[in-house]
Amino acid sequence: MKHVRKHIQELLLAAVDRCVADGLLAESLDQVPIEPVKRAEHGDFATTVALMLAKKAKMPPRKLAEAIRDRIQDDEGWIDHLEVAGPGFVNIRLARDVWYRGLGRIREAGRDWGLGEPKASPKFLIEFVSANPTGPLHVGHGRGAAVGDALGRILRRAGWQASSEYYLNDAGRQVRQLGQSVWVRALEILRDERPEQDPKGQKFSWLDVPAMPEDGYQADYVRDLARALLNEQGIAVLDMAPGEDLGPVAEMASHKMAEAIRGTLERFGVTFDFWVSERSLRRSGAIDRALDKLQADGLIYEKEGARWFRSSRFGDEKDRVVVRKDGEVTYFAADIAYHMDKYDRGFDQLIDVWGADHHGYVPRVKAVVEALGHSPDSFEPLLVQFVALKRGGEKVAMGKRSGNFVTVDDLMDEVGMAAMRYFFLERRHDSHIDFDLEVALSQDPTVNPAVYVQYGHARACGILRKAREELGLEVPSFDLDLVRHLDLPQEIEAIKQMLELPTLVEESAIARQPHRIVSYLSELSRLFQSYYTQTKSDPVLPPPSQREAGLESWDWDRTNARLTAVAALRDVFAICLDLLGLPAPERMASIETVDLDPSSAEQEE
RNA sequence: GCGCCUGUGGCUCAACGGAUAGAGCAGCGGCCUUCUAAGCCGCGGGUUGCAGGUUCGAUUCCUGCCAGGCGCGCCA
Repeated sequence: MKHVRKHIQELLLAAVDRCVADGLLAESLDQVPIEPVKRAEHGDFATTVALMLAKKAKMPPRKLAEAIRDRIQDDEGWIDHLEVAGPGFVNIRLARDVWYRGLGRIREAGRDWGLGEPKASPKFLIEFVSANPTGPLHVGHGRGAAVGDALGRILRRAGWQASSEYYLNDAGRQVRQLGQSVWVRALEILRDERPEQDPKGQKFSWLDVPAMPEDGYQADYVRDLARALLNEQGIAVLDMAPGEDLGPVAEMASHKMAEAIRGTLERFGVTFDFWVSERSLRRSGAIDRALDKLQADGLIYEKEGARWFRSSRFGDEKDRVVVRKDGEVTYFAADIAYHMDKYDRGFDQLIDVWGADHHGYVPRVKAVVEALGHSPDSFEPLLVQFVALKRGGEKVAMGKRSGNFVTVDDLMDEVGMAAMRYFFLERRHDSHIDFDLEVALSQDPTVNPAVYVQYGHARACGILRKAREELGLEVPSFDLDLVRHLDLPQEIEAIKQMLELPTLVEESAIARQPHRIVSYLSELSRLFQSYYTQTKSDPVLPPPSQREAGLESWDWDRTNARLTAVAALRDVFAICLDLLGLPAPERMASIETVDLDPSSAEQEE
């Protein structure tokens, strides 16, 4: 059986062609637009094709709609009813069997439902997080991680090849700054812990311990890194001096931070296909080669002792320095080499997930892409807006300066990865979000939608488990006659929605919008939960009271039909949860009943 | 000053250029002899920031204002 949508589109296209043959239209279309209809009385699908073509045809839209309607040939009996409505819509109501057959396709596909046709190109490389290894990930990075990871999952399900990558900025000024900070802290620890002895005597005095630089890293993890340094080097740190000597310290510290970041991301359910190190990029000579190439094309010049890239030639507002006066290459120069390398490795569609504060950086990278001879459209920066934390209604103060910025690990400790990912993905990436800790912390599905959607999956599993364990019923293999017993409106609606999954996945992938999956999942969960509660007097499985009274009169066909539908729902829930990187629990852990009344807490004291 | 993003019920946000702009929270009122009430049903609530334009049709596209956020380094 063909895709429902595609089949309807083909019928409509044939009708449009007949209009052409009959001289009503000058030319046909590649594709006829159809969309699911919002209001039930309008049927299942509607096409606006008559509205679009009315002008060209020099006909009133409704007239043209009628002409198209009259030329639809539905030999296989898919369509139940056609009507022209409103300004010129052709509304289409499908025969019930279309949905029943559709359910068969879903069951047949199982966990593969929604997989798109494999697409050979373009090959995507999604770069995300890429936080400097100078400190732990904060909440903003968490959102980027959730978005980048989900986008990769969605693209892959839609049929594309998509790899994920973390670019490690483990070279440059900030990493040196980290090394410096760690070294200073290490000296302070030595001084504070054994002030009575000055181990190097005249060669070194505690008075020589330098002050922490103004823009140094002050937070607590620097102290941990300093301890690690002391464990490795002991008092040899006393012999080090700012400058080249601190290279190994910076390297050690950034390496340790990178490992910590990797650990955080793993906890968060995010693993990368590739980690690319800026340091190794520098050491490999890739930057020189990249600059040479641009130089050969006349796109690099010298001015005031520095070397500049002519990004203004490609729409940037000014040229940018790639080699500083002091001879060091800039971060931008490394990024040129890095993006060139991405193309060289065979990727032809680059998605970079950046914090919104990097938007000013976009034109110069676009310029690089163009200078390298690639389409500017092959580079897509995805700017992720900031996350504001709230507790109840109150904003939680964040800021690196105050030192109390919230890390991904902190937040995971408090609310768990599932809630974080859900709320990071719930909104479009370009909208600011308020993350309410109070909501995220709740285990109550009526309060916390992240729990609610997982509960939908758990509930479907619960029914199937109960059927198996208590009644010995397995999910029956698909049988068209059997599923015709599904006649409740919610049952038909659920099948319709499940049939939309492939379209949804593809649209979500093309639009780079994971939040559409969240909306869909949330809506389908609501439908299922509502169905579940509303059919309590007429449940899928015979209730205990019925079992005692005897099961001779029980409608087993109906039960089996519903088990088929529930199994399909379970799969669709699991697929969507997986696309978002959320766990799909088979049962919900029982909630701890916490007494939130403060007066009773006092009584316990 | 220039550039990017965002303005939609009390709050947080949806809506390939489509029909009467939808959800969730919060508020109010109901529903358990039951596969998890860890749930469901109903009600009220809107000049889609403002003004123009394009279109058969604009929350969506264009222009100008207003408001908020963020950028505008030989930092990364």
